Amino acid sequence: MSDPIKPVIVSGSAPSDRSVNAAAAGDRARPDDDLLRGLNPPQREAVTYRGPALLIVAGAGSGKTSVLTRRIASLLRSREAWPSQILAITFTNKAAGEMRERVGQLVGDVVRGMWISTFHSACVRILRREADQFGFTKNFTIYDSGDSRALVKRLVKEHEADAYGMTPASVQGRISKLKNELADAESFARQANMSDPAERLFAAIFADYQRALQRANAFDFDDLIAQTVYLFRAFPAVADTYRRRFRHILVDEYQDTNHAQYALIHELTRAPGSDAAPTEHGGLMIFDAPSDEPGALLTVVGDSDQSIYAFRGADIRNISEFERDFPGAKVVLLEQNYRSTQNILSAANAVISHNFDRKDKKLWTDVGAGDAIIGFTGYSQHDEAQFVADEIEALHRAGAPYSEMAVFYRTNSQSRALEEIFIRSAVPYKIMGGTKFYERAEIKDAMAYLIAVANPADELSVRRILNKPRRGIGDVTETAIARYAAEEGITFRDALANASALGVGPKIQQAIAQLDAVLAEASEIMLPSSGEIAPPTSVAEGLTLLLNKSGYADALRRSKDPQDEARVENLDELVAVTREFARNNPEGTLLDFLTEVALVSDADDLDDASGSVSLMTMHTAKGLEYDAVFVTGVEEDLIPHRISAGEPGGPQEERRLFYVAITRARKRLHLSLAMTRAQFGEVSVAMPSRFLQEIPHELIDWRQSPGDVNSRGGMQSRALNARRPGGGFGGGGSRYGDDLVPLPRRERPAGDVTKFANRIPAKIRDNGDLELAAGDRIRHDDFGEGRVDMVTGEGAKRVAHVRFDSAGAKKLLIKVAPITKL
DNA sequence: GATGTAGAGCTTTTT
DNA sequence: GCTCTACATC
Repeated sequence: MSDPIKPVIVSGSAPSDRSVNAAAAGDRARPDDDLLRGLNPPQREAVTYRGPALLIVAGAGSGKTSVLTRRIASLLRSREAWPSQILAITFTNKAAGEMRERVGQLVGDVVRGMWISTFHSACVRILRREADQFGFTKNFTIYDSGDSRALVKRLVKEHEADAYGMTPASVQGRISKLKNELADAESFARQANMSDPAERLFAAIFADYQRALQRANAFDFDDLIAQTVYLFRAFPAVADTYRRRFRHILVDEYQDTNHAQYALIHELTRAPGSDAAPTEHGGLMIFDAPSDEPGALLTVVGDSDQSIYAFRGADIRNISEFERDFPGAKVVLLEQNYRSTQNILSAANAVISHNFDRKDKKLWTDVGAGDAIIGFTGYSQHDEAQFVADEIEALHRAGAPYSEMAVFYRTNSQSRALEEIFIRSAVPYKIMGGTKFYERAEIKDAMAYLIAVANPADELSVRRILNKPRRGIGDVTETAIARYAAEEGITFRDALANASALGVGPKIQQAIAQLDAVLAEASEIMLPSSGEIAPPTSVAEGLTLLLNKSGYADALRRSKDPQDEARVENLDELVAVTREFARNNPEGTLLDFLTEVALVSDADDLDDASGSVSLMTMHTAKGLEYDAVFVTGVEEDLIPHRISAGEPGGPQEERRLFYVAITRARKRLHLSLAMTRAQFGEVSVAMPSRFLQEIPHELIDWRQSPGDVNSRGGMQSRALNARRPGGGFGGGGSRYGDDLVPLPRRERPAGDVTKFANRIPAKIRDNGDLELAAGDRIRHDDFGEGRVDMVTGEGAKRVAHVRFDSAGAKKLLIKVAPITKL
């Protein structure tokens, strides 16, 4: 990993000014007692300390959100700050929403005046306001990673860069890294080794990419931050307005900030007017921007043990060198954990202590040891999933709500096996951030229609909808339009208005004219040319009009492809989202809607009230907590992930990731793995993760240890060919079965295990309207015969509660379970 | 220009 | 095992 350039800390921050102000502020600070109630001494200090810079080192579960929200409330109550002077930055929209709500509970309605948002949302707000200053307009589009990948892909192809082994993904990743370090195409070209043709090619692609964004009036995710920094540096007067405005800046998850974000914070905390000082005129000060105003007061919260985003440019040094960056900064350490039991914390401490090069920090609690950590080794990923499902059901029967349980995995692909078993076992679940709603093709199409209206310069979006639905506009016509636009010096979008000049057939001319008319009509609804303000419902109206009059909706409805039915439903859902948006944002414009969609990930809108078990990656889990946590796939090559092995600091980051995962658990922690795992269509043997060995064994109660599964000499390969039907495999079948009998505390009967490995059909079956009633006997492919105790639920969600003769009680979704009535 | 089929490549994590 | 792409065919 390349070393990001460490920024020069601006001396203009006038530390003396700051401390004067801090002392004054300290005298005034007398927060109400209720804000400090229930806090331990370090937490109190973190709320009440006043000074230019404060670092709160907050271990997992140490109540940092509580501290942060009370600190904000205390600033307001003591009249040290107006709401509008506060900028609080979090990493995810969900965290921002949560903080807004909790601050609101403390201070009431004035919370509306504060900026509590993610880095990206804050930057969008600034950029929309200032866009005209530097060659953009305020209706710019935000490209998500899919959009920018599409663009990169086209450029890689145009430049034939694949000949040098460049893939769209690698180019995209490299551009993103450079932007996170505030390098642009020019600065890259200056320092690159241009005698290397591959480097020259990359520089050209980078430059083209940036030009394409500019032409499309668009920013990618990384630009949102980097361009804001450039804006501040290029226009000190603009920067000063924000420096004057924000007097208190608070940053959560500081360990995950990258260089660009770090620079942004530094720009914002400089004293207003300080840019003017070091001009070539030396001492000539600009007096309408006096620098006696100090820079904003900075509070950062973080935990270097939870830094898990180095792979995308997060620089751990931002937090580890905070004291050097801000001389005189105060550091407060929060080590008491209010979330987990001591057993869980001991395991977490043991694991993380294997990372050298960290400040020693030990979480502790006074709630007691709690339950042992439960370990389980499955024969296959499905076996493991079945354990998780069974355990969840057992906990649920014992009174634990589903919403208080979560299952974590390292890679998204691991969710499939869990899902399959959960569906069959009728465990209600919800996947966080899996296949995202807004990444579905039909949703992207619909969004492209909206973007084509909002930002006609965005060629990518216009091209996307050109032939969706099919209008007979292919490559040839598309190129003709592009050529015409270039000749006339107009945009691709405007070229559509002149279909007859393109030299294409009459039928196609008509199709183009029709598309142009629909876009124009929708534009009139959502962005009236008369200048009046469109009502918030106009987005829903405009979207409906676009989908109907373009023929898009009709094409799907007419289609015979069964998937298209679901697509129509998804589009209805999108229209519902626009209505919901109108309700929540009475002043919301089309632009506001597009911004929200671009920046809000699916993980953000999770509501825990839904009564489902949450499934997510370990990364998504950060910042969340659950009573019961299942960490699955605790295997070598998965956690730590194989790819991380080659990267400097990789294995350590993986350890922190594992640490984050286990510290999410309040009461119960389950660690599970599988001996074999199918990936790529191939089954391979998995090894227990090294992190398991780092946990003292007395903390883990193994229901089935790796040794139990592995010690029957050479048996693992048997599990691989477990597909054989009922013992017809020489002596192996019965021997295998015999061996299984003495397994401790396993409900599953002998022989059953052999059937489990990878026997799950890829397609979900459909039993149609199979009628079951209490008393019926059924046969299940895996669990054998059993009797139905009762049936609950309705329609497709009817659930049979079955008592199996040998496998015990199970709940099965009747529609999809592999069962037959006897 | 649309549609169907074979083959390659893929899987780290996300605002 | 699945999805996207390229290519062939209509």
